[in-house]
Amino acid sequence: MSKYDHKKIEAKWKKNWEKSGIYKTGDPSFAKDSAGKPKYYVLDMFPYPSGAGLHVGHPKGFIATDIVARLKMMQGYNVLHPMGWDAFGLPAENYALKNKVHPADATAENIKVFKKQLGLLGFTYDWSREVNTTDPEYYKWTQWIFLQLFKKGLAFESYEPINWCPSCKTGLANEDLEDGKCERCGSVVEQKPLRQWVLKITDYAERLLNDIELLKEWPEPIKEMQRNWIGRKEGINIVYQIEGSDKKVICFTTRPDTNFGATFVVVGPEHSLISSITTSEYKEDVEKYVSAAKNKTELDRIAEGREKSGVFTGSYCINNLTDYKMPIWVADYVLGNVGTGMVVGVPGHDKRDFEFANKFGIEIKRVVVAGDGDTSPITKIEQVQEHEGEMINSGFLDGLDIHDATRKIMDRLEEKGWGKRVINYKLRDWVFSRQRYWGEPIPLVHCEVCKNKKYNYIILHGYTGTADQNGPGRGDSNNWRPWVKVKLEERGNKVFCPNLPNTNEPNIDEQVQYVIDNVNFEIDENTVIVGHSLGGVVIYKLLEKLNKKVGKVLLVDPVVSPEFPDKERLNVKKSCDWKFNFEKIKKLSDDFVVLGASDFATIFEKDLRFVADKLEANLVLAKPAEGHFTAEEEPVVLNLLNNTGWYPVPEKDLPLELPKVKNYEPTGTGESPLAGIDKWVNTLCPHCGGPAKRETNTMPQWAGSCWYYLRYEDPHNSKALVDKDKEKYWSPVDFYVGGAEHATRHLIYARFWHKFLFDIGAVSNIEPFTKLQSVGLILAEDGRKMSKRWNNVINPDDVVAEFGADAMRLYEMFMGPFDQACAWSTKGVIGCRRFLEKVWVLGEKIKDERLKINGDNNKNIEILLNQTIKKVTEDIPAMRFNTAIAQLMIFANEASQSSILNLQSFASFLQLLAPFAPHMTEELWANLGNKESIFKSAWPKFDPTKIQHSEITVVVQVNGKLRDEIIVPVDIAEADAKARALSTEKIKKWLDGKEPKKVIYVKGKLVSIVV
RNA sequence: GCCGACGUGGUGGAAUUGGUAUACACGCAUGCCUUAGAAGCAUGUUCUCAAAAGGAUUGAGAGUUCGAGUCUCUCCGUCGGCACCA
Repeated sequence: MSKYDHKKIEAKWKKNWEKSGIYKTGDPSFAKDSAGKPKYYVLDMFPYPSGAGLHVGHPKGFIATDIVARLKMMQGYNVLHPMGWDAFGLPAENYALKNKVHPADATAENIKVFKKQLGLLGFTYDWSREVNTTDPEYYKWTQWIFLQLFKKGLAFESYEPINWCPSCKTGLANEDLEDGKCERCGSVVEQKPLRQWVLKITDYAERLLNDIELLKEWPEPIKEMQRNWIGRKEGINIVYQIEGSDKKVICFTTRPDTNFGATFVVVGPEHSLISSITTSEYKEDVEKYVSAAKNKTELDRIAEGREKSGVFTGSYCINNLTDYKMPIWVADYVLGNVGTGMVVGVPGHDKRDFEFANKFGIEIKRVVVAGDGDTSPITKIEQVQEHEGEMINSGFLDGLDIHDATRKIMDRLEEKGWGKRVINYKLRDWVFSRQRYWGEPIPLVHCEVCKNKKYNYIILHGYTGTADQNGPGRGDSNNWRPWVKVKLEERGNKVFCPNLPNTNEPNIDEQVQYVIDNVNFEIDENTVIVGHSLGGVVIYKLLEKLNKKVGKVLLVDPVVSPEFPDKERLNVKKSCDWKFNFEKIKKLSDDFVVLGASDFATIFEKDLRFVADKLEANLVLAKPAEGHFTAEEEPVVLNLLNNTGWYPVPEKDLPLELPKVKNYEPTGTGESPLAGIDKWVNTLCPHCGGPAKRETNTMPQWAGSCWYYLRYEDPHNSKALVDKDKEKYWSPVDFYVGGAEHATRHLIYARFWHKFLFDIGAVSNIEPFTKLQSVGLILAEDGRKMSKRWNNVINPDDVVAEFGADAMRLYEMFMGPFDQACAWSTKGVIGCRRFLEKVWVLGEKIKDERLKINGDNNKNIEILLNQTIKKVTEDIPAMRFNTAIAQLMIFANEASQSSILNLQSFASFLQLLAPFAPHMTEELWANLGNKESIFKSAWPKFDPTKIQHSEITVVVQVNGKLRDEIIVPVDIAEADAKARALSTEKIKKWLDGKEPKKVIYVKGKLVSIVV
């Protein structure tokens, strides 16, 4: 009898699998054996190849996906199970700096180590599909996606103060913080004004939130974390006029119901309004307070706790509901980036406001009475009622429940023009630049000449409607046009912004002629034409008629056909013949942009797509400040006209490679180290061809991981980030396994990019990951996190060497519930090793006479096998590996003690164990005489008629306590079961001659007797 | 403060829709084997009472039920997330 030699067996089968290529994934288009098979895409969160190598915690998720992949293979699926490297970013760069190696070399070395370590565990990865985020052929497409975002106005330059880590010397996103500290190095972050690129993830906030509903197979806690992170709040912006001034204070609140109790207003110290409302008497105090607040770090604020501070500005504003004169204060408990940066103080019903008012002697009013009926004045913080009650002292709200009151007062405030309902999010836009070396270069070029070039603008309005159709005083000529005109003129541009004739009953030809007759400059390639709504039609006709090339055309929610989703517009229908020569128009500018309202409330989506398609325009969908872009200020419109001087690197020049340089130390100046490489920075403007400079910031670590799962589907495509047919076949990812710590970063970012890619037609689903599973941490044997610092790290290489990869795989799955944290136990590994040896011995006994008998199984074994097939088949996809393994152990224990074991039963058992312990089962499978891999065999099926014994034990309870057991046939009738239960000696004793009041029979389980 | 998850032997943990609590594994104990140790095998192992019979037991307490680890309420504790978020 030979011994179980894991080293020999594992080496043999690794080599064998590699040679036969059984884990190569077939693509549907060219792989013969994958045709007709259903696909299954199972994915791990790809690792960050750090310098420390893998510890035993890392592979836990990988083992799980490998087990699922092997099960699915055996169940006849075409399985995609890839692996790759997320290798850009701070950790690699900091490691490189510390060890004085180039990050590119360090990364390559780390990947080599990781790959070797993973190789030991016998995974089914198809390494021909390996991706690496630092490979130019990969990040070419990361850059490409960035450029698409840029072209849609979703990537913009900002100078807002952001989180700055003084030790890592880079700006950080909100998601990169932990308790106000840099998540990487633990330094306290500062707020630093910095030029940076920002992605407008907030444009997707609503969809990211709503579509969580679609994620039926995601863990509830992860979804809840995402909901909280997005933080949607419905409320109202209430406008208060400042006394003796034309300035206003606008306060966001979710609790307007308490507004009769508002007695003051607080402005955050960052707010630009402060200087203009502070009276001379208080100027000095306010300035002192503001500058002190600006110098406070996050840590200072935490240290101060809830102790309130603040200064009075000298100004008052009027609460329209009560005519109360509310003093306006400045205080740092109001945050500049939340809501409107100003808060209306209701000290009776908000604890923070109470503390503030109490400290500074501001009046405290009670407007809500809670269940206790107490209507006395509020003098203590414990009396502050925040979340329930009924209105008092609140005029027309009196007697209402707070929720009804909220609705009623919102209606009233809007009706009176004193407020406007708004939705606010906690989610901030994604700060996307890092002032560091080791990241994807942002593929943009800045041209001062182009930036400073002046243009002549024509801004055309649409149909203003009649009083009965659009309401009095509301019309498209009354929108953002004057605001945009002023902004453009401030920059030295000429602007022609006419009120077109007959706007109620427009005639397009007449309006076109009006423009031609009245424009006070030459229309040429230096002209930018903007048209809103029906103004779009004026542009089509104007260009057709002029037949001259212009610089740029921006169509803002343009009319394309006389049909509208909301209502009929007869006068619009009559305004022209609706025949446009788009072929001709297309040639009259190289730069068409269609800006559409993403709710498609006024212009059909199909119309927008049609015109964008015809004109080869860049279609930008955005949420207007007011429906159909009719607000006085529409920043999106201005952004699209704003000439920032930034131009995308032409797609043919991608990838824009990161130059390999000797010196890549962060500068700490707010510039990236790339800024010092003149040869790289100086380039030509893609727009005018003159000298220009490259963007030198790089992308954050999370960029490459936003879309890597798509690249696995088609890893070597040089024409697109993924081939459409392959994407359609493989996407979405069926099963995604990774750590819960990614809930509010990678998983939000990836969902954001995926939705964007869907919008531009690059992918076919709106969500990337169908089913998500989080992995629980493996702690060290001492119960702490594994860390060099504690010297408690366990290296998988050692475990594999001593006990074998199969034992390690088995143990990690047996430790406990998969998503739960659990401490490592070497004793536990030994237990799993013993189990494998037991199976090995069974395999060896095959040579023994009794096992060669191909006759009937022992009946118990037969039933146990069927139960085991059922349990393992159900438990693996549900990630209940621990109970699946327990069941396999039960079977092995029973089989070891049985005198008869059918050969076929043992083979089935090996198949069930194979996903967990692939090497050993493959060896034993071959020993049985099989020529093909066990993973090419079909997964066993159980016989439902054979999972139950013919006789079962039914327990008998008297008054809920277990008193006896009876053995009965499985199909015993209820009356018989009851009769048998009542007639046993023990039960008779417990009944003591009394008549049972009630007898309950639960089929196959128990008889419960009530006395 | 708010939101979420969880609390079962000496340990990791099992337990369909409420239906035999403690499966499986570790550890421990005793025995076999061995010069000895290790490994292996066998038996036992929730607690309590010397044993049997019995009783108690799923963080604590109450409730619903013939029956609660599982459902409801209150409290305590642990972990995770968010946080002067208006």
